[in-house]
Amino acid sequence: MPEKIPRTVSKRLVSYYMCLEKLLDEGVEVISSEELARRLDLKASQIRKDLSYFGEFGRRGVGYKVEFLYNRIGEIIGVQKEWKIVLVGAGNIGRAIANYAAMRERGFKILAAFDNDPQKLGTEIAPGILVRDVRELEDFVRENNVEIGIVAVPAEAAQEVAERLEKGGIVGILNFAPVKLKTTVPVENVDITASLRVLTFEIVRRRG
Amino acid sequence: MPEKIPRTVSKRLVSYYMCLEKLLDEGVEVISSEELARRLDLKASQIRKDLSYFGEFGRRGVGYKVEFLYNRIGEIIGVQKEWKIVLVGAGNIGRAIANYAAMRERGFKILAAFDNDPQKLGTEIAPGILVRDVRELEDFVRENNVEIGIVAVPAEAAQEVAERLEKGGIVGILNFAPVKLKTTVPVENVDITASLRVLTFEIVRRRG
DNA sequence: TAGATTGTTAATCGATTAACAATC
DNA sequence: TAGATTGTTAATCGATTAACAATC
Repeated sequence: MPEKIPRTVSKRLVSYYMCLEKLLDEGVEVISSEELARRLDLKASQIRKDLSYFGEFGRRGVGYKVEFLYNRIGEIIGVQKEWKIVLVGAGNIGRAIANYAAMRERGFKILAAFDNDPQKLGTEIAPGILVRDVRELEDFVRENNVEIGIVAVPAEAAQEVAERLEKGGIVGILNFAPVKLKTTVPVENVDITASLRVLTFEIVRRRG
Repeated sequence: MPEKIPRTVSKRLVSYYMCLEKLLDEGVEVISSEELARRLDLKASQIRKDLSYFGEFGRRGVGYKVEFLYNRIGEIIGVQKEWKIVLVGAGNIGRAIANYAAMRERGFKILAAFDNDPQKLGTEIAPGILVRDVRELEDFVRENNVEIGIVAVPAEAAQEVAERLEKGGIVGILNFAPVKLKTTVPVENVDITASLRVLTFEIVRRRG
């Protein structure tokens, strides 16, 4: 794998993977970069360039075998294994994530949820997902070799949670709190309010 | 306002706005591009360049008055007014969004929720937010001058919902379904599974 | 073989950054 | 005035796209 892959390429690679998943589902067996580009609203040459970072996956004059490309990209982006996850924050967003079936189906397994609200401790936030005391977080992560932490706590608490996760040995964080976390591990941010603001900005701009 | 603003600039402008909100809260009155850059992990010259698309907001030798800049950026990105919203999909994600206080506090007002599950019709998904029949969606949007639709339905249903919203006269969509919507209005996507995949890709890459 | 489509190079385009004159 | 920091230009960097030889 090449040293540096532009973040834009990472994101597109994931979108290729998801599109191929759909194509596989539709029973499509072979696809050209042109057709894939049409589906994803990209340029065919961009797809071919992106893929060329990682190898040669197609056949000239023919295209790409959907299943083959799907599996290769899956290997590249690290899809093969089950990822062990803890969820921190058993509020509305936490509950929604815990009950999100699509995640489990794709190998993202939430082992436990954590919160500091005594009322919630011991309850099930989703089938099979118990709410534990956030004070146990670090130990739980370490003992269970948890890899990913999902941060769904209020902004004020997020940095501290991230630090506990890191101490426990987590290797990546998905962050729903509207703060920039300072960590050594990679963080992906999902910020609904920010997305809404980007949307409304686009709306007012189009209005002129 | 300039014709074309790169999407990267839009997103940063929103992040400036949110950072200034925090600074205002902290009681900071004046800030330099250097200090702002430090907080947002950017280059100071990038912030100054971004702002220069829209005007001159600072004072040489001094910096930016936080409140003034906050208000100016607010005007630019369209923060002043209340945005009328409908939520389509009263499942886990829909419920989480409906109960997300931070949205209401920032002028994003959800007028109603829509679903096709007869069991849910007439119930309150959140205080004051009633679940209506999705068949009423188009009329409701038109009659109430709803501006934004939040799509929180399964992937298969998302495109049809988007079309109904457009017919009703919506001007922007926030989409949680993992599909690329074909619309004439702007769409912002929030895709949790995709974010997780980008994260795990980054993790496997760092592992070497 | 003729037609199609890849993989890759080189050209283009756009975004970031450094540098500095303007000026508070 | 001296020091600080903006606004803006020009240089750099990186990403996208077109073009085409390779080849199925």
